[in-house]
Amino acid sequence: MRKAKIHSMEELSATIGISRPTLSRYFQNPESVRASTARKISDAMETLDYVPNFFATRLNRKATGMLGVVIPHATDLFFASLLEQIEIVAAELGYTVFTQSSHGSPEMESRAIEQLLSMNADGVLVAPLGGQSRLESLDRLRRNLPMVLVDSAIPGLDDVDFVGTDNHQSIKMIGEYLLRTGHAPTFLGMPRLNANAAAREVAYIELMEERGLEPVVIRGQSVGDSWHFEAYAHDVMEEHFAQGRHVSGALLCANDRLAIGALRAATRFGLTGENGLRIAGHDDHPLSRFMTPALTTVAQDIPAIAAAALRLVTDQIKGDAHDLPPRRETFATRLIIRESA
Amino acid sequence: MRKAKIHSMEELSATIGISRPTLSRYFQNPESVRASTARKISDAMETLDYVPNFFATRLNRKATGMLGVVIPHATDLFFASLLEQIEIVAAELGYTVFTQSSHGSPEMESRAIEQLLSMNADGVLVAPLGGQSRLESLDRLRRNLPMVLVDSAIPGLDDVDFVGTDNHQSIKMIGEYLLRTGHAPTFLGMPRLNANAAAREVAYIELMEERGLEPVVIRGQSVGDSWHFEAYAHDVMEEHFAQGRHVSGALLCANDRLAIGALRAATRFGLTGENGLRIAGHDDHPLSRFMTPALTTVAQDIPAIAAAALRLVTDQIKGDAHDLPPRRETFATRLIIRESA
DNA sequence: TCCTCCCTTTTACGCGTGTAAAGAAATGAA
DNA sequence: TTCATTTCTTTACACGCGTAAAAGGGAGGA
Repeated sequence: MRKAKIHSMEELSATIGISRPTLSRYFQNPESVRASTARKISDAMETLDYVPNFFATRLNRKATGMLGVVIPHATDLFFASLLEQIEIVAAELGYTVFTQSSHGSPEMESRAIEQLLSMNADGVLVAPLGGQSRLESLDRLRRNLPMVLVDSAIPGLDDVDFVGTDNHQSIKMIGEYLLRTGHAPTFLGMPRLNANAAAREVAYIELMEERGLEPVVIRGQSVGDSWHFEAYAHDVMEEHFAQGRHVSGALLCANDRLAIGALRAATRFGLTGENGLRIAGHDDHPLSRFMTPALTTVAQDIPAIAAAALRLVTDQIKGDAHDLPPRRETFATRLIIRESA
Repeated sequence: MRKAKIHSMEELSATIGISRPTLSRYFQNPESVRASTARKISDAMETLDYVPNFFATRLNRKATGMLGVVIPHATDLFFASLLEQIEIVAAELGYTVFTQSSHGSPEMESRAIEQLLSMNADGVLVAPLGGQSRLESLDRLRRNLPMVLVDSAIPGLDDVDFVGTDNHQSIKMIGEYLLRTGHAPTFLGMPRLNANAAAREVAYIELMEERGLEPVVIRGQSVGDSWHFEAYAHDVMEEHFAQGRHVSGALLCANDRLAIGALRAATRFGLTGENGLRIAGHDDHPLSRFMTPALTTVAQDIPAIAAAALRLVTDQIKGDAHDLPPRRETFATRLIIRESA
């Protein structure tokens, strides 16, 4: 049962009596050799323990078959879900994806970008940290590899393809829903401002002004560069609630993780009952439907975003034309009415 | 501002007038060349756009400096948190980590393992799917690379280092807490049986029998190989509650994601008030404290697990002795009493 | 000024595989 | 059996860099 270990294709060639170039072709595509030969090889492989060296195979190819993905945080289920979709589509296209998480740190993000550059990935999908991202790193990446920004655009880096959600549409949709059902929402923004944070806040303000209403934006102390959205929202809202502010009407949160934190605070203050404070989120976090009350929110079209992102990179890869005008694809969200608002 | 692009070290050598071997040494360790030379190189690099090719650098080295990590699901916050810790520690040790998610599928898990084998990673950390994992794949990996199983052991693959949580301790601790505070818990198990699922159930049964109590285990219809624990638990419990079963006393869930689903079902049936059904989980999921009621649970020591896993692989890597007896490190959990039980 | 020591350059080979070109062998049909 | 065609083998070079050995150069001390 213990198979003999073979370390190189050369060695394999010697032991099974088939020339190395033929083996090379076989491993790239078994059908590129005669059926009888392919059989002979695969039979021999049953007895032997050999895998072509990944590095060596990519070294002398025009394309490495690798796709880099950078996300800000692996522990945010939105990005984890996005990554999952990307990996699935990429696998179908035959790409090996190399994922790097920035862990919320600009240094790590830059390191990740260096990694992908040095690996000569065929293309890169970047969900950037946002405002804290180092522009030079991203710009360098853009100049050297096919690249697509996902989820959040970067002000100042405009000539890059972008795929994300139409924040204007989504905020307007849920905002109008809240208005329609009786309340002008207050807005709870994200602690750190990436492009989405800004865009959603702007969309909210525009909606309110359009209706001749006074926009009210809650912005708490940004505790360091914390990605602990739930805790942030909880603490911010707890302070407000304790002072009797924002205890009724509707609260529109920039994302579900904030909403979950806010919901918790509201519940503790007994604010979420019938005719109580209404809370809405954004993103349709996987756990939102399990909250009490279940969270009303808007769902981003993650599969569509992932598919589009891959379509755009592969276009760049095939076209090899870096001088195309930058494309921008945004997707509409779906309103999900549950109990919280 | 647009830097000239250099494609190889050879080319770099020609343009800045420093020999390639010296450059090679510089990039591996800038202090291995004379200070004046290092300065000369780094000055030149300011103007040029060059990164050593990752594949080429690893090709002719004894160690690749890569660590492979396989997790069952990137969208499970427990594994995402574990991965985060692993990446942080690995980065400190100078390893480049290559993460692959199995997406809950044995085929993907095997593919991931093939990838890591072909990349000749220095070592691999595997959080296996569990019962569905292909033993041949894992066994092949074990024979060829330093490897450590994390989180869940694999029956039939005993001669491998393992790092995880002491399920016996954790279940006993939270079970005794429930008993001490007045209720003999019913147990809600995971739908798919990996080693943890089995171990926790066994621990529960042992605890109950120890006390002379009748163990009651709820096991629902395993809907395919669903990793949607919350939905599974919700549906299973909803059916029970609708029939008036398990509506009081205490429910001990095999993990927090199940508990979240159960909690939701219980709340909808109005079971979670004062003197109502008590629900406890396992793992201290990041959102557990934000549930209503906040979830009582036990916290796994994720940083300790990550650190231990890396210690064990690096030991194997350094020692290069595959014939050490397998080591097994389990960590105790911490009881976290909140509102739900 | 000369010599020693240290760092650098030169030269060369190796890592494991891709790939091209030319000749040899095997296949299939007539 | 013969020929045309496909497929394989042989040979060679390439990818980008690690690394060893020998020779060259510069700085510092006497």
